[in-house]
Amino acid sequence: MDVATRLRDEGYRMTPQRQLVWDVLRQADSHLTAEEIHDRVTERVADVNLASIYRTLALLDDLDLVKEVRLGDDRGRWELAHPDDTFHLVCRDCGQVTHHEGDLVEQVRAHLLGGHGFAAEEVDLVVHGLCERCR
Amino acid sequence: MDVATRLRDEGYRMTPQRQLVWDVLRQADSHLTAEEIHDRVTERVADVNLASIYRTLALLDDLDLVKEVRLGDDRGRWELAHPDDTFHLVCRDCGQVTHHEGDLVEQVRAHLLGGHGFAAEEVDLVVHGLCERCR
DNA sequence: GTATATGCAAAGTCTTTGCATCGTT
DNA sequence: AACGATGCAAAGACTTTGCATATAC
Repeated sequence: MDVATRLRDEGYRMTPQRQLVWDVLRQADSHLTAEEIHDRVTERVADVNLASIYRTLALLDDLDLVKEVRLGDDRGRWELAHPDDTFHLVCRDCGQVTHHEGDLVEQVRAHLLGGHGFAAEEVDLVVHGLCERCR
Repeated sequence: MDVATRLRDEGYRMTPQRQLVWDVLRQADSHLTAEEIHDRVTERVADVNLASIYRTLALLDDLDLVKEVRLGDDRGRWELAHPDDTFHLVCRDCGQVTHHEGDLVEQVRAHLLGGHGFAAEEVDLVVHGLCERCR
């Protein structure tokens, strides 16, 4: 189901602004701040208000279509929602942010539940270091 | 070595304000925001300026005596620096924040290096969920 | 046509900074 | 006495909100 349909199903409207934010995020090579999204949207069409970008992101977040991540620079960054979305490797050299693939999150959950009785719900792992290429 | 000595060794001065911030953090039961530290300091003596709290925290951070953590509520929280300081379990029921004990961070490092060639430097793991008592 | 979304500007929250004064060394 | 630290108020960065206007349905 596409976003337009999803929005309408939930009682919201599809607008050019929302479509643009969504398109930018889908084509993004990295995790973008609201302002970066704003810049990219504005490159394509006449200015869209920053407040509308924030409102759109909040809405898409509510619908679990996008997710905000904090990678340590204290600004919100946004990406499409997906299963591994809370697990980020940030290279301090090239700046690239990769999503972790694999079962590490499951390992962490099992470890915490078994060893500490802690029932993990949201696991947010951000690792800064050097990626394979930059080492 | 105590903080006063450490400060002076690095060319800084010990002041009542700095001592108070340090004392509050040592006695803290949880991870405090700058404002919470300010409140606790102010309970003990006449008002200390919030800006001085921030400046003191920045200084102690530089000296690796305290550390800022982001636990998801988007405000900086502060704790004494210690080996496991980047690994936090936050209970969504009682709000308690516990530090993880054990070798999980090492496991994560090994996993990332072995499977992905990623050399982890700083590992920040924040897990929200239910602690043993609240389950 | 009606209710929702946008633009604009103002306000809000947390944090930092400039500058005169105060206090530690 | 000298230089670093504090208090105060103002500014900064990022994000949210109120309200009139525009627009999707």
